[in-house]
This record gives sequence, C-alpha cells and structure tokens, in this order.
Amino acid sequence: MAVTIRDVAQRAGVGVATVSRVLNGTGYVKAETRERVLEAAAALGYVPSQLARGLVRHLSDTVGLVIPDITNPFFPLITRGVEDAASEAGYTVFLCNTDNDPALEAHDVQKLRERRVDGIIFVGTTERRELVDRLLADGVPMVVMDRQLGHADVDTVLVDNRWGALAACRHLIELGHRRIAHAAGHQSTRTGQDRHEGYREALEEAGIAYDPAAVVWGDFTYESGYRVGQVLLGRYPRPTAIFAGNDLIALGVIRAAEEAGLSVPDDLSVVGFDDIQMSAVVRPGLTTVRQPAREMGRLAMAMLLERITGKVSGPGRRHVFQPELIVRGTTRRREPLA
Amino acid sequence: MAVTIRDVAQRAGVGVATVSRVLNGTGYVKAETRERVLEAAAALGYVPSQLARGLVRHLSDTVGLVIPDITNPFFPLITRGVEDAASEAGYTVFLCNTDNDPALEAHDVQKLRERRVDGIIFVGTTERRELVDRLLADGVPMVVMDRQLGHADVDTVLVDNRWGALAACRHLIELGHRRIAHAAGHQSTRTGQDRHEGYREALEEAGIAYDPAAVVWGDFTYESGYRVGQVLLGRYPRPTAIFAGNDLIALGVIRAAEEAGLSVPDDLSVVGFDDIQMSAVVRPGLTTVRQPAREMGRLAMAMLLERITGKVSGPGRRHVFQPELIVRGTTRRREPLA
DNA sequence: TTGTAAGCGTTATCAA
DNA sequence: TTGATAACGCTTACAA
Repeated sequence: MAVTIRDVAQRAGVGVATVSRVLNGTGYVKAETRERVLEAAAALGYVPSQLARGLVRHLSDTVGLVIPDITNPFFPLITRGVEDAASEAGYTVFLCNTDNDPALEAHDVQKLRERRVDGIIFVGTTERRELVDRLLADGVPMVVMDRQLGHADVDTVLVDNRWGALAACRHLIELGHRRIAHAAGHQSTRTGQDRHEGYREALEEAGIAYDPAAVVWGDFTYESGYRVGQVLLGRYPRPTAIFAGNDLIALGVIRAAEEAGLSVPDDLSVVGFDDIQMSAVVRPGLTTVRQPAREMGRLAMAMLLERITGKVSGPGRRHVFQPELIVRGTTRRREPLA
Repeated sequence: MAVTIRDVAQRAGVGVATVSRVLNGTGYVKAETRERVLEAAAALGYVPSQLARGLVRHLSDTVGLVIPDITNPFFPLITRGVEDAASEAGYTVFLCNTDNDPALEAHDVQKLRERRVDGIIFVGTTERRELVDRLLADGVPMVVMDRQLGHADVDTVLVDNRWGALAACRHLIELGHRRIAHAAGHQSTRTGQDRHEGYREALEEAGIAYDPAAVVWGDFTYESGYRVGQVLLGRYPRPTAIFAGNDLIALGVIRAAEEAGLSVPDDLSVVGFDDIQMSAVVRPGLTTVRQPAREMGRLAMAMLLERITGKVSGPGRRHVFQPELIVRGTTRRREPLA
C-alpha cells in the first residue's frame, strides 16, 4: 500500500509524468520507456490510487445505486443489470438500502455525494422529489428507476405500471371475474399508485363499480400480502380474484387463501407483478406481469453514463418498458354461478 | 460541487484548519466560532470530499463486498447484513459480482484496491487462495465468507456445511431412506465439497455404501438442479431421496421429479440447504438446513471493522455458525417395500 | 518524448 | 483556540 507513482518513476528512471502517461495510455511514450515503466510497476506491485486520481480528475469512476431493499427479489435483478453495465464501463458501484425510509434515502445520497460518485441511480419514494431536484440542480448526473418521481425533469426508466395492471385485470375480467380485489403495494410509491390506477381503469372500462373497500394497501412484501389477503378474503361477498401489487404480495395472498381453505385457482384467481424467479417455481405457477428488471438496470446505467460523459444533456428522458402478461396457473375462468 | 473547505473558511472568516476541526469534531473550537462555521457550511451547501479526506487519512471508510451473484437468493441476505453493519459504522460498500469466475474475482479485487477500500469481504472460489494470500501479505484487512479458502490464515465466517449436510442426510436415513442421491453444487467451491463430505459421512455412519454414481455435480442454480435431477431420477434403481447442494438445486430437482410424474414427498424426499425465502413459500415447504445469512453478513462486517480499526490483530479467526435443520413438507418416511 | 511543478480538497503539525 | 503550511498520490500544463 505504500508504493506510489514516485517509486515507480524512480525505479524506472523516469519522471512521474511519464509513468502516468504509460499507465493511462495518454500522450507519446517511447516503446522502450514504456517497457521499463511497466516492468517497474509490476516489480513493485504498484496499485494506483483512484482516490488521488479522482481528486484531480474530478471523476471517481464510481456510481451509487440506491434501492429500498436488496432482500426483495426484484432488486437483485436490477442491481445485477446496473453492475454489469457499470463494470463493463470501468465503474464500480456503491450499494445502499433505504427500506423506503425518506430519512435514510437522504442520508445515503449525502454519503454518496461526499464519496464523489459520478452519478446516482435512484429507486426512491415519491416524497423524495426535492431530494432529486436538489441533486439535479447541483449537477449530479442521475437516473430514477422503477418509480416515477413527481414530474421531476430527470432521466427515468421504468415499466408502464398502469398498463401492466390494466392488462392483468383485463385478463381477470375476460376470465369472467367481477369481484376483483386489489392487494396493493406501498401507498406512498408512485409504483403502487400507478398499479392501483390500472386496476381501477380496468374495472371502469368493464363497467364494474370501483369499490374502495376492495383495495387494501400494505407494502411490497410477502408478509404484507399474507395479512392483506386475510383481510380481503374475510370480506363478504368474497372476491373471486385478486390483483396483487407485486409477486411477493400475490404469494402471500395465496398463502392466506390456502389457510382459509380456498383453492387457487379454483376458488380464487391471483395475478402478481414483476415475475420474479419464485413465480415460475411455485406450483401452480403465478400468473403475473413481467418486468425486464435486469435490462432495466442495464439501461439505467447506460443512460447514466451518457450523462456522465456529457454525450447527452438537456431535459430528462424517459424510457418506458412495456411489461408482458405471463399467464400461468393461478388464474382460471370463473364459472358463472348456476 | 465546486464549494470547498476554503470557501467555507473564507465565508466564516476563519482558517481551513478550523473548519476541518468543527466538521470533524476534533480539537477545541470556541462555541461561537463553531456556529459561524456550521452556518457558512450550510449556507454554501458544502459537501466535504471523502476523496481528498481519504487521500490524507489513508482511510476511505469504504469496503468491498465480492460475491458470485446477487441474483442468487442467498446473497442478498448476506449483502444486507454486511450493508447494515457497514452503514451503521459510517462505511459505504462497493458491490462486485464475479459469477465464480477466478479472472473476474481477481479483476474486482484489483479495482477495489485501487479504490483504496479499507477492507474486503470475499466470497470466492477455492482457486483464489493466492489472491487472498496476496491481499493478506499486503496488509489489506479482509474476511472470507461462506466458503473456506484452503487453510489461508484469514478471518472466516461460515456455517458448518459438513455438519449441516450430515444432519440433513441423517434425517433422511431416520426416515428410512437408503438410496439417497446427492445433487451437488459447484465442485470447485469448498462449500460444495464440504456438503458432499457430510453426505458421504452420513451414509457411512449408517452403513450405507457410498455410490459415486449417486452424486452428480452442477452449480448452485435452479436450472442446474433441474438437469441434475433429471439425470439422478433416470438412474436405476431410482433414489428414494435426494440431498441437494442448496435450496435452488432442491427446487430444480423437485421440478424434474414432477415432470417425471413423481410426487414429492410421496415418491421422493428432497432436502435443500440455505433456507431462502422461496423454501418457505413453495408447497410443500422445502425441508432444508437453515443458514443465518443475514447475521453472517453482519458478523463478517463486524470482524472486518475490528481488523480495520486495529482492535484485533494476529492470526485469522474463524466463526462457524451452527446450521439448523428445518423440517417441512418435502421429506417423508419411506415405507418399507412390502 | 520526457521532466518539473502546480494544483485537486483535506488533515495534521507547529507556531502563535 | 486558531491559522499557516506541508503533505497525501496523481494528472496535466508548460518547458525542455
């Protein structure tokens, strides 16, 4: 840890600038000199300091990824996509978990700024609008992922949540369901709101009255789905189908149904959102709306890079992925009551 | 991004050293002066540079976490544990995915060293012994997690894989199974080897001959489990139970069994390893060996911190967690053939 | 082609 | 209590 560019220069019998040049491939260097430098560096086990480098370059080649919880199966996919694109471009990523806590979000972002990340990919709560605005105002490149933040003028990559929910509920309606409940996600996230919106829209276009009592909010976890499922299934008349805010919730709902002695899909149809691995593994397979999470992560990082390098500037761009309805085994035709 | 400690000093009408003192809480500063500095910093929106700070302190307050794949449900838990402990201590973590590729492992570690992380938590392949040795020799604090690396003299936190496998197989044996196959993990990981060892040991102590044909290696994925399951179930005589290298593999095996028209646990008992969330969600619930992944992550970070701060020095320590057999629905008594 | 030296933004030493 | 000032390790004009 003690060997610096100076040591390398000395050992190679050249100036530090020359060492810098060969190591960075900038400027002309005689082949023979280059050899000597490389040899010296190798012999000394020289590890250049990106700290020092970053200080002068005003670039750290690092980015920050701020997500709610890596433990929620949806985020590892996004994270992997981001990481893949980042490391291909020579960047390293800082990971921060916020649990959707606005205070933690602010804290993490602050830390990242102190670390002088070149950009931030942010999956945050709706409340964080000012946070993002400030970042933007301060010229920190960033892209907001998965959730839309107000009308902030930022690069955003997400899926059409409203449309996805709409497709999911239409599917249910086509199957003959009328009493469709919604086990909703986190109410303070735009994602949760948009999916709820799609649900509502589907009912409307089918001429089904929207019943506020048929939607129960929670958060995006399995446990929440279980609790909300219990509530919903205790209602009378009982819903014949439930559209869940995401797959974890859907799985929790199914668990609650089972415990209530209900069979899915015979007594209850369930649709999720995301298409995490678990959804394809459980039996029956979960009907859901697929989100290309990994590609979304890649794209977000690619867009961030364009901002960092200045290849792109100007108003925020939006890339909206079209989700895809994946019909598996948890949905089934509702036989008309005799 | 342009405001520096100098600007703050000027605005507060003090020297930079004073600003540094109040911001870091080091040394004496008159209350009134402190106020002025704080005000100036706030007014200017000053964000101290950890790059510059790290350069002089020779500490970056960052750590690197190197894992195979965040997409494998076991690692988010570990990652979260590490992150929790890290952020509590004021550290930020760099995340690297290696896909168990030795070349990538080396590359990522190099990157982390350049970034001057204060320490590294490493989940790598057995082959990387030299890599770890070099790190140690260079005085980079580190702890190896989940997998044991040779007899390298490093802090290590893992679970007793041999014992866990032993417990799993004993369970199967107690249930009356004799033809027990092993859908093994990645052969080049110590983890995979140890679990295989426990499997073998259980058979031996029960007086069951170890049959090399009954163990098939793959990697720690669902797909691998599916493929290996097909192979194993095609054997004659067919095994009545399969011990899988981890939960994902177990789930893949179960899928293969289903497709072969076999019922789990009636025709085949299956036990996994890890106890990821999915294992509790699927029906029937997967019998498995629980690993306290999140706590392991926390502990690893805590141990790393002790090295970084110099609170602990000397030979590598090992913390071996005792795994716990969780019996759920995929294992069942083997009725003696009539 | 290559070397010298001036920063980059902080901390820490030494006086005052 | 506080202020200069010398590092920290590297990049980049500017000269040579």
